[in-house]
Amino acid sequence: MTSVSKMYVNKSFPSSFPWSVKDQTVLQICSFPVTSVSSEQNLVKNECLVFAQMPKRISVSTHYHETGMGEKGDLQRNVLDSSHLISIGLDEDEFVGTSLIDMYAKCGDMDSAVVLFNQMPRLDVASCNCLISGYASCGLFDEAFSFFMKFDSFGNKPNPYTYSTMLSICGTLSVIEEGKQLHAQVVKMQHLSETAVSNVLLTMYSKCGAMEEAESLFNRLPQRNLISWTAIINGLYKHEDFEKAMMLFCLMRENGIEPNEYTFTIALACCRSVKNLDNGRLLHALVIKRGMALGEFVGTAIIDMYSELGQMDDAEKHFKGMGTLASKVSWNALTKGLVHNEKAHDALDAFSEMVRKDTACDEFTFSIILKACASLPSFTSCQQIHARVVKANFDTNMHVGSSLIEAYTKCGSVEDAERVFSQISVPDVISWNSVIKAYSQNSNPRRAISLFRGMIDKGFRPTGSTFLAVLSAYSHSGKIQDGQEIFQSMVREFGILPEEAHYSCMVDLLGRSGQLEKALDFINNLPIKPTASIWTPLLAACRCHNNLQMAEFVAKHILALDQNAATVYVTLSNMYAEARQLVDAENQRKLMKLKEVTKEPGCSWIEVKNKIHKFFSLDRTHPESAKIYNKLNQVMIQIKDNASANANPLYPEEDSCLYHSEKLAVCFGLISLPAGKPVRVFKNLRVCTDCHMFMKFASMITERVIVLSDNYRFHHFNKGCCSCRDYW
DNA sequence: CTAGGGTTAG
Repeated sequence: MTSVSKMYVNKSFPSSFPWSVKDQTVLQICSFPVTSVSSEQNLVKNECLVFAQMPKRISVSTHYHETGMGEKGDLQRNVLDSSHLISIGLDEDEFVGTSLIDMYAKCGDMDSAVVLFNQMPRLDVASCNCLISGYASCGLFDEAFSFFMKFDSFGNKPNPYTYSTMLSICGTLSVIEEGKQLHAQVVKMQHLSETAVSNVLLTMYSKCGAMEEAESLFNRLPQRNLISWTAIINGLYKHEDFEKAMMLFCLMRENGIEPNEYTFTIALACCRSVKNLDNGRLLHALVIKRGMALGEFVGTAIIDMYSELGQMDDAEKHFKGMGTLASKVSWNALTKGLVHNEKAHDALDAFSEMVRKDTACDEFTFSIILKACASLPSFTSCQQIHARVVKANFDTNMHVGSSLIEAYTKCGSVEDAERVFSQISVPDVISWNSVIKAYSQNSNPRRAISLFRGMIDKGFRPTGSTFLAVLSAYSHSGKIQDGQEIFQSMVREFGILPEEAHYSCMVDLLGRSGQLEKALDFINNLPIKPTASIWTPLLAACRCHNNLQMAEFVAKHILALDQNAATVYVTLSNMYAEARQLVDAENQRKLMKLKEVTKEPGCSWIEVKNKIHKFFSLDRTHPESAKIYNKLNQVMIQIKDNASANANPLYPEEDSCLYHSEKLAVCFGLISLPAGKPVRVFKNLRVCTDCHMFMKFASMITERVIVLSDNYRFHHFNKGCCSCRDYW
């Protein structure tokens, strides 16, 4: 019960509580005069009543009133004092007693509920049902089952209410065998005509993944109401059968059943999932007409629908329209939309606004906002949010934990990532994947592999993503044999079907180590048609190992699949230039212009300078952006002045700055890496000793952590392998 | 007095 006390003090509700009370209502209830609070015990009991549902409160008080023990104006005060109820013997009233049992059960105090239950002079079905549903809402499912088994011993037969609760438990636990047995009993007892029972049967089957059963039951039902339709539509939605769900939604309306908020919420989610903006707008219009558009659930579903379909303006407009009706879920949906639509800074702003407005943050909030930190990436924001996470006791949550790991990984801080991992109370596969990826992407493939072993030892079943991280680790550590073995075992031992990304990882593994022919063989023998992203690592390998002939061959394949593959033109042009085939090199450049291929960002002197400027003026999270900008500017000028030795053989005049701006672009990549875009500069990065030193220097003056991305070859600091030779 | 359907995350 102390938890209820705490809850009361903090005025916030744990989401696990089985009913929802709006904050205003709570405040309203809490403001009732509580005069008889003397002992801790009373306080706790009073809280129980405060937190009980309104209707029940009224019904208890009504009984109280009807016995003539209180004046109408005094009702609230009386009802707040349950010990008083007991002292006047009302707890022996069958109905009041049952209400009290139910109240304690719903408050999570099963001990008190059981005590009261045992004190009841006469036990009817309802009291038993209250106890069962109490067990269910407290997650004590075994207790609920064993109580159900000895139902007879209390002289009662299970009624439709009992079956509803039991079936609901089966759905939650996803135990279909027990569910089917109960179904049989329900049929035998002729309770199927109770729509509440048949509805929970529908839900049970769909939660157990048995959609055929659910659908055929639905078709056979003698009576269907709105809830039956909603249950089946939701089942289809949850099983990603969106088209059918929408079809039933329409059918329902044709059958003259008017959807309510629940149904509209699911329908909107369906439109989002099938990316049908027209239907989404149609539904939006329908809910406006019915005055439901600003409701908590429907409103949030609308925000989510628009933001998922890239209509952030509509989403934000709707969010503003919701005003104070926006719940934390609405905030989360909006923030998620901003992050997904590459507006990470706006997302951070929204988050600050949310905090400023005192909206409670939950684990979803943190998960989402950490994604924004990761996409910038901004180490300072990361740390700030992390502090809030710890303060709000979410650092043990696996979702938040994994998000933190991802964010720290993007900021290059593996140490922080692993520290976060050790804090997660119950890590799951995805948490493991994240921490393995952290090491595999940040230059410690050995640690990644040992973590992978640890994960298997602990009995976790690796997923496709796990193998992606592990394969990449093997590729970077040059362990071809091990990599090939793990790829085999992924298929044979773990039965995971390799996807495109796995194949390109394998090509990278072989090609990177110089086994170009083997890599080509591998591609030619794939069970699927090779895609551009499977060919591309081979091109990078050709560049690295100076095989112009194969590069030309690979380039053809890539261009046939993706005409706009800028990397093909750039790589070929550079390779030709080095082979002193200047005409060919120039042709590649012309081709690129002709096809209007968008050049990769971060290339020329001006571009880099502008980008750095833009980044630092945007990154409001960095306390010393101006100072750093100036320092960087000085370095750039210095380099420009000293850089005549390494001219581009193709364009000796534009040369030195281009050459060194490439280095700066590299640095810039690790200084800022704005969402999605200049990461390319950084991808396929091969770093020579010079550049490595430069990167260290840049990271020092900017006081930022070095981010080593995907293809960073930390152990190959030979000049010949470096990206700084690519003159874009 | 007791039962049935909804939105957001790694």
